[in-house]
Amino acid sequence: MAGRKKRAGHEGSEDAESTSHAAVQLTHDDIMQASARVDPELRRRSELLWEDRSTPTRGPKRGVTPEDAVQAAIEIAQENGLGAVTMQAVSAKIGFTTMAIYRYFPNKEALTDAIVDAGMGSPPLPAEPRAHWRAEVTAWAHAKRAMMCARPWMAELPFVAAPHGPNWLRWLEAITDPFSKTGLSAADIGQMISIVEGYTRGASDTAVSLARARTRGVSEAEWAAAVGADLGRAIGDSRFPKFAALISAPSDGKARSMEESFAFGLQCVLDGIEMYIKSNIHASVEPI
Amino acid sequence: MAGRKKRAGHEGSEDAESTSHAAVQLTHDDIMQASARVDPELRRRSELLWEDRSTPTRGPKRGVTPEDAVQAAIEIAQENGLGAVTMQAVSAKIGFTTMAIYRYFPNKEALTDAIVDAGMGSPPLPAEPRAHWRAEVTAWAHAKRAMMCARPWMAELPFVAAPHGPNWLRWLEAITDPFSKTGLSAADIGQMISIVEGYTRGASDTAVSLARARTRGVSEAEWAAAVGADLGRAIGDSRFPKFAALISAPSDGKARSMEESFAFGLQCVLDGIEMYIKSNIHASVEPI
DNA sequence: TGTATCAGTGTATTATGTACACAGTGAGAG
DNA sequence: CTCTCACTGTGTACATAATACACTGATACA
Repeated sequence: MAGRKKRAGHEGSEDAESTSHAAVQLTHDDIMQASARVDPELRRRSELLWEDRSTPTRGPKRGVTPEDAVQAAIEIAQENGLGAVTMQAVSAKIGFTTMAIYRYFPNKEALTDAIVDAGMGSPPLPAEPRAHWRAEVTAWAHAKRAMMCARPWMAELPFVAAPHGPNWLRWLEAITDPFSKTGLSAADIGQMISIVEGYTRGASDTAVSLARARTRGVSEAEWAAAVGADLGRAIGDSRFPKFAALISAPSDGKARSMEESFAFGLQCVLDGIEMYIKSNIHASVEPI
Repeated sequence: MAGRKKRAGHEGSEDAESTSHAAVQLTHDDIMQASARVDPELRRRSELLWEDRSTPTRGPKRGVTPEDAVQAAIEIAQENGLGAVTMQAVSAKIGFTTMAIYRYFPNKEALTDAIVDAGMGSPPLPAEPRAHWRAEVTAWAHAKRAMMCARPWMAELPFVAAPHGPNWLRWLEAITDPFSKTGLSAADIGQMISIVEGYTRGASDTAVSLARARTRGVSEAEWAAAVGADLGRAIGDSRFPKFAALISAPSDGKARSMEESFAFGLQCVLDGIEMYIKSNIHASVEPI
């Protein structure tokens, strides 16, 4: 925004260009101002995430870059889970004493936000030439699932914990793109995105549980049988007859792998979306 | 563990009836044994959650019940968020000094597991006479969303954090029931449940963000405009053209409320599921 | 009636986030 | 060319929170 030369500075003194709008088409500033009213804390975290992290000219050179610190934190999370990511551990990993990390991130929350966005990486580039929206969305969902599975510590964070950083927006851009070819309205596209995201996140978390179990040496079949360990309590309990039957049912010959399950569920979800798109095709809502 | 007479008792000394099985149909013990191999820690937490919490006969009477403690913790979470639920705060709320809470729960994790299950409550009873599966699943999803929205602190926990307690199983039973009328295989039903759950959870979390903002005095329209505060950064950034267009698009006259959005998205999801059910109807998979 | 068992208390320890002041560094101002 | 001050990493200190442990007192049952 206005005077962001280096290190941020987002409020005040930039109303000039935004107040001239008729307020139907929202501008960046409209939204940023609304968001400050909505949740100032989230906004501050967002700012930190988008700040220019380039080193100032004065003073001693930094021993490492902020990206190094983020990388160190991610490695710790990768090896020992999110719980092992302490300020001391990260500082130690980059070769400093505890407090040094605060020269890179003002608090732990900022560091966590940063590793989430960095860990997410960029979505894979869509194939050229562009495929049907459905193929692209399918590819996106599989890519996101793969990303989440490769970073199991992400599942340890609450769903809505982090603000959206550049990488997260890249992922959003990547799924908005195919949907914007469908002729749906903006509101509808937003809805479809949240459906696909929700499904993908849920399925990824399940897969992460499996992966966690895997590292302790059980087969996928065993895990599938245990259905998340504690669900088995339903069996023999008269309060849960249907669910007990569900998890104790003999698997038919065509049992699916986790990957196949994901693909299958995604098909269902996209079938529903496609059905809406087709029914909507003559609805004359202006596409974005 | 073996001789746990009151306080639960799910493992040893009951192999007699289970080992006689041909191991195709899974028994409770099969699954509990598998689950111990899969994730001993989760199993221990699950045990704590299912333990009989009745007071032992010897010694002084307890000042409060474990349920009182759980209730106190839930009230704290309700008022000040999950972060305010500390062992000291809960102990103080029930009128004890810090350490007393450990007479009720061995550690904080156990307390958290307990408030999650207790906070979930029982799902509403299905209407009699039983409706079409789709109507029941729709009712279930709305009920679950309402429950999550009424307990915003639940969204502060990771998706897969807690083991499944009695109430959670009640919810699962309640959604398994309608699906088991569809003629789908057990594996398919499990898939459909996770689709509906994932969608509901995701949508609920979004709604919770809104509710949180609401308490700070912004209108739904404002929040909708801000789309989660930081997303607005996409606008004006050439890397995110489609997404920027999406969130800055003028809302057509028929803007949906959050509630309507949820219902609409659910329709899409259920359309996809229904399509599969119909295509599957002659597939001769034995229903459970 | 004695005693093992259990409830709540008080104190101490540990882990972790973070405030603050200090010493050294080096680019730019004079 | 040197002085200055923004900035870096360090060391110390403190607050919060989980939780171990030992103690006092209560009470059902042998």
